[in-house]
Amino acid sequence: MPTSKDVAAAAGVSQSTVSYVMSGKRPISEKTRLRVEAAIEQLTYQPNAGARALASRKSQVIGLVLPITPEAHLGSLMEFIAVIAATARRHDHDILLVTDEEGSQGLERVVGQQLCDGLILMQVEAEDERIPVVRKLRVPAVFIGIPDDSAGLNCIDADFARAGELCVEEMAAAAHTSGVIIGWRPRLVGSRLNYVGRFLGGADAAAQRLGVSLSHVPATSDRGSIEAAVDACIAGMEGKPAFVSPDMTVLELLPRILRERGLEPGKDASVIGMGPAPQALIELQESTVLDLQPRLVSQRAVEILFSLMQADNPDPGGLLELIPPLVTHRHGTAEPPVPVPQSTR
Amino acid sequence: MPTSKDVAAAAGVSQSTVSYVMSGKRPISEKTRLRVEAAIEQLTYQPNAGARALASRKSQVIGLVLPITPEAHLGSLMEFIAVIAATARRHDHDILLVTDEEGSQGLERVVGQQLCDGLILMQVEAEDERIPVVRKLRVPAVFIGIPDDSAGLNCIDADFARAGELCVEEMAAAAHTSGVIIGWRPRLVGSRLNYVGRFLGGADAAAQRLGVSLSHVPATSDRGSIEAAVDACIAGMEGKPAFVSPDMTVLELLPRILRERGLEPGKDASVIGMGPAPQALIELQESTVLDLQPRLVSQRAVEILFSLMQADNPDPGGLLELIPPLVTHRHGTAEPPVPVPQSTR
DNA sequence: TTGAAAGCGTTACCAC
DNA sequence: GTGGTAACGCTTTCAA
Repeated sequence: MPTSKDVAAAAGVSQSTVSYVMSGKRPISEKTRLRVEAAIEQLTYQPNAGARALASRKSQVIGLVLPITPEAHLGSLMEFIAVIAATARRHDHDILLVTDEEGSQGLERVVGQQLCDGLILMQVEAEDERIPVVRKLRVPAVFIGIPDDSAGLNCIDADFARAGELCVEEMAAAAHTSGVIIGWRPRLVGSRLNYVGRFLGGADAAAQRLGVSLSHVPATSDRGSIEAAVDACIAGMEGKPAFVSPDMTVLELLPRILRERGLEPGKDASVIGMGPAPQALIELQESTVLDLQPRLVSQRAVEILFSLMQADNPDPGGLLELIPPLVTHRHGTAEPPVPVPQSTR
Repeated sequence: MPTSKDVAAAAGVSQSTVSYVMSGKRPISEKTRLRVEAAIEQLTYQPNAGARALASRKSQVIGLVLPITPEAHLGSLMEFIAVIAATARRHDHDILLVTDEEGSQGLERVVGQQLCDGLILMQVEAEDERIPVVRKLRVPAVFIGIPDDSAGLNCIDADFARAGELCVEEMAAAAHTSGVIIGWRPRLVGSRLNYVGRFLGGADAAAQRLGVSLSHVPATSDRGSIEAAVDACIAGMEGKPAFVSPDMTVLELLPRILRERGLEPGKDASVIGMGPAPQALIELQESTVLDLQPRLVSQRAVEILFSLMQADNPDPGGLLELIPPLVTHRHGTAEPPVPVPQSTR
């Protein structure tokens, strides 16, 4: 493997000149720049990442912290990861995977070893054990998800309150006067993931405003529990039932569960919900679906992280950004997308 | 951040002793070892990854190369990634994500910059453009998927031929005398992913052996195309139809498509197939499903890579390993798992 | 506009 | 058993 020394020799310049040609951190005469670039090309030189990190104290790597919990919707996770990786590359950074297999020790490790310059944490919970760790580490970090105590942290997420509202609005627009919100998983009920609460809040407010009645029926992620919840709803409702869910897993199962009970979704019952995986939308044609815009959320997460990393400011105040969902697919109609991000605080 | 120099000072030893205590590469007296370990603990010392990589010429990182093609089943991909990351950590290595956004240039980059010591490539195609690149780079690499020309490469995959056989055997056991294999996507038809061909080969052989008739109907990943294929099958078949597919996307859609046509899967029609995402199995209760054992495949991939990296042998012959699938879920019965990996060549 | 040289924090060889 | 020290390949200050 050629080194910058080799390049310097080949171009007849000093090693520092090679470095400056690559970084552009100081003016170089056209003439020598061309010579150096030619040598680089010729030798197919690539700087050694370790040496560069050592000297510059920057690894050009960002750590992506994933919770591999059984209740995660893997397809959605992957969606985020892909966008994050692509965006990072566009900023000339790479992604190091940090699974929470090692728990928050993994965080201390990757930061302690200076393997990465910043962190993105996914699926952040209401009271996330990773939060005190990150606070202590004083490393640039962005949280995807809104913890209960987000003071001083940089958080971004889909706006679930707005999503709840939108779902109920869709419900009302489809002439339902009552509906049921169904489905989140057992470990989430204890407000572990507070997006559920945010969703309910928005939905309830809209229900009150629009004069529709709304009930909540919890379910776990296994099929039996969802079936039981559906049966309870059907029994207790009058008219065409409407099912609303903020949970991708529930949404994926709902249509077939309804069909098994002789209800044709979209005709005998409405299914309204939202999920972060656009790919899954093709499977939910009978439903009205909001796009949680995972691409936007993850892209912004990366961009916020970069602004933090550049500022190099130890404590930049904290930021809370909510991305409004989009009605992407409305059962039985052509879909009119209406983008517009927004941020607060 | 404390350095090994600080540790040395605190423990009253030389820096090299600290290094040797950490690596265990030379005998250290009990006494000094304890002192050094105490100092490490005390200062919460962690070695700097960049410096370590520079000096040892090993980054302790493995590059995971993902194809983010639209036709990938993201949930399955994620499944693999999680296992690979966990296994790598168990060997004291980290995972760097290499999306093929940059194409095979990304490979040249991560290897050239010496960001990683080895590569795992996922979703390897029959004629994969990454193969000549990896060959040239002469870096330890494991392919998940079997390319047409696998000579000298280290490949591992699920045994799709066996899977095809098993599916047909399941079909015959359910008293079908004819069935149809349905669904792979347009870009895959051109033998891009040859697992389809392997699956068909196995299925055909079994069909011949068991005296059942079998036809192939291609479909794309969009719902309309699968529906058309199903309709064609229903029209042309006599008796209870059996649908077999090696494609997770198709399997997920099949049950509801059948129901829309008044066929209750498992009763009026059989759905038999296999997919790499165990999570999805809960959604496929009406089907007979083989587990492609993504956990086993990815675990072995990592282990093979480590043996290559240790050998440090530039050209270790090549290896082809096929993991037999497992009948995990048989419609309407309790499932008797029958494990046993195997390898060839 | 360019070069020389001092680090950056490890590892590993050579002495003792 | 242990310590000194020369790499490792880059960045960046200081001089010119």
